[in-house]
Amino acid sequence: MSNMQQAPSANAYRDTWCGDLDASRSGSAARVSGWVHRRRDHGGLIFIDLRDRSGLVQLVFHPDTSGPAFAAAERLRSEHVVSAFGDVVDREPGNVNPNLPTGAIELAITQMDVLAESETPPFAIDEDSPVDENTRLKYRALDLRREGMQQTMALRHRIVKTMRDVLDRQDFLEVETPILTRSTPEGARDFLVPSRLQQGAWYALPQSPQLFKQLLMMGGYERYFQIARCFRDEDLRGFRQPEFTQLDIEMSFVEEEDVIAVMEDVMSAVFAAADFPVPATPWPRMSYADAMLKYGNDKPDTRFELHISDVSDLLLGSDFKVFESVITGGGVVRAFNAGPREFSRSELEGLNEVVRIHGAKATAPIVVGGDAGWVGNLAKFFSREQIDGVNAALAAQDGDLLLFVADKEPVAAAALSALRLEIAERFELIPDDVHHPLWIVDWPMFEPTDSGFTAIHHPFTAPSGSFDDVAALGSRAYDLVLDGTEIGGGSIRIHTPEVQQQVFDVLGLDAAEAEARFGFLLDALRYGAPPHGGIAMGIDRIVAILAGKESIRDVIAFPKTASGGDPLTGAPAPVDAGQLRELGVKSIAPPPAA
RNA sequence: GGGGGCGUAGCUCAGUUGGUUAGAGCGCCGGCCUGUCACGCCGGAGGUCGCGGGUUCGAGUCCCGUCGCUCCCGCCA
Repeated sequence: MSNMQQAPSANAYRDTWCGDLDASRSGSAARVSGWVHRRRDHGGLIFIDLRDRSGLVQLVFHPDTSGPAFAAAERLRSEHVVSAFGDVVDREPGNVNPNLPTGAIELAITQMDVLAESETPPFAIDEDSPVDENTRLKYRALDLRREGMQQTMALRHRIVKTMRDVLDRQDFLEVETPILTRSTPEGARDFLVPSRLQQGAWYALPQSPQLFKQLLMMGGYERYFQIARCFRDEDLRGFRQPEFTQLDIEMSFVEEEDVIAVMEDVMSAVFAAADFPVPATPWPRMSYADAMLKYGNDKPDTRFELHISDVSDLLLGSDFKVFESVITGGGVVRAFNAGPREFSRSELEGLNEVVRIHGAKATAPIVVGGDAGWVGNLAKFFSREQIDGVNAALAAQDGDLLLFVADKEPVAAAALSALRLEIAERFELIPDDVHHPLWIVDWPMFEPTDSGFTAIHHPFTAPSGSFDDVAALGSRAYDLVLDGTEIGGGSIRIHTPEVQQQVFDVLGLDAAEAEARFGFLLDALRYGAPPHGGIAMGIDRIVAILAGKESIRDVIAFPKTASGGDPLTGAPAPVDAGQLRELGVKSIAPPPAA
């Protein structure tokens, strides 16, 4: 009945959880401890809702039977901590509270100890009133008392425990890897820690245990996992914190299918642990190219349709100069069918704002229908064949709104991706009671940059295909997407030094440089590395999605704000000059104002 | 680094075109109350309108700056 699986062992403070009391206990005595949730003082009769992690129970204080506890109860206030003893009694039928799990009984108190008093809390410990997040973080100990937070943290515990249990049953070993490690300045910015014993040298906090888990494979551990804290010194978002937790996995003598199968086992158990229906396995897969074309991004939300189509070829040779110049200039025209939507002029202008954020100039809205096939003044620029062709490609019916973006391919994709989400949110097309896992596969290995190439996943991902055409090289990577959020990513890794050096070469890392930076990995590769691969899952994101939270701050007990600060402790904060001296570190920035 | 939103009582918010003494609900404090369960009734206290500067006879309101929170772009191998 309560949140607890078993009764507490009786001691001086309690012999039962508040939430465990019910009619089966009536006639017996009970001792409970907890916080004063609410006080209802009727003068001659006082009710206290007492709260512990299991729930609430009503204490009743009667002037004739409660003794000195009655006077003490008059002085109780919200969040005082008490231990109370009394008789479990059935409530009169008219006094039963059907909204409270313990509402059939109450505890008639005969003795009470006030263990601690509370100042008036800055906000109510209930779910009824929203409270500014900064205030919640500043008084996190109070915020964590709220039922919703306790449920979320309990869900997080169940999810992590489920992950451990499933992997344990499949012979995975949990191994810890260093938090103080070496900076490998590719990818995200590192958090750095100065060394006192070797002044001028620095540790870095790990962005992930990537290289260590590969070394564990080379160490013969076969199947490794870790609930790993990772650190990235980049700007924050609702789903990004500077420190976050991954389920990190690596396996030897495996291919893509093996890792994916293990992860579907783990995540299926996670869905079940969170009381959601388990999506039937195997889970759908989509190529990176398909995702970018049909959804405009690499993490499609497939809970709703609105597929994007490339209509460049269909519209080539029209009199509409905007489209024509984009197509002949190497760009694309893409569109999706938003369905029968009515938009005012200002609402359509709002859609332009959405695409401008992503660098597109505008979206061209076209309504299907009329003699020409399209309503409005754009129709005259296109042939009947072009209009019919596009209508067919987009499965357009009379009255449907088609949204077009013409631009360079990455811009058009990003703009339409944002438009698609905007339409879905505005017209509430996203079902919130289903979860859609989706594997993204067939990734490219490299991405061209101004000065060469960069690895799309990381430089230890195994390539697929030939190095003869580096730009076209694929990688053996896979991402897991849930409801439009990337929740995990992994790959089969490089397990020979030759291939590893080939990749380093493409990235512009010559042998000497590679040796200096990743010598420890190359060494291990030279002494017999098994084919291996793995995956890392974002636990904060998984919990947030399954808990229905907009931000991972709501599923982390002590998170940071968007500027990387912690309103609770005041971190980050200046340190003593003496501490800096010991470290051989000189600050060039003035300390922040207090 | 860039763009948007927000900042008024402990909490959540209102505050008109710049105009008298800045309001509400909840909470808090005091009083009354023996069946409430978001108890009720009566009374009361509580404000650096984030901070600094400016415009003005007059600023919560307009302008500039700044700080904090937040969403987004960039960034996040």
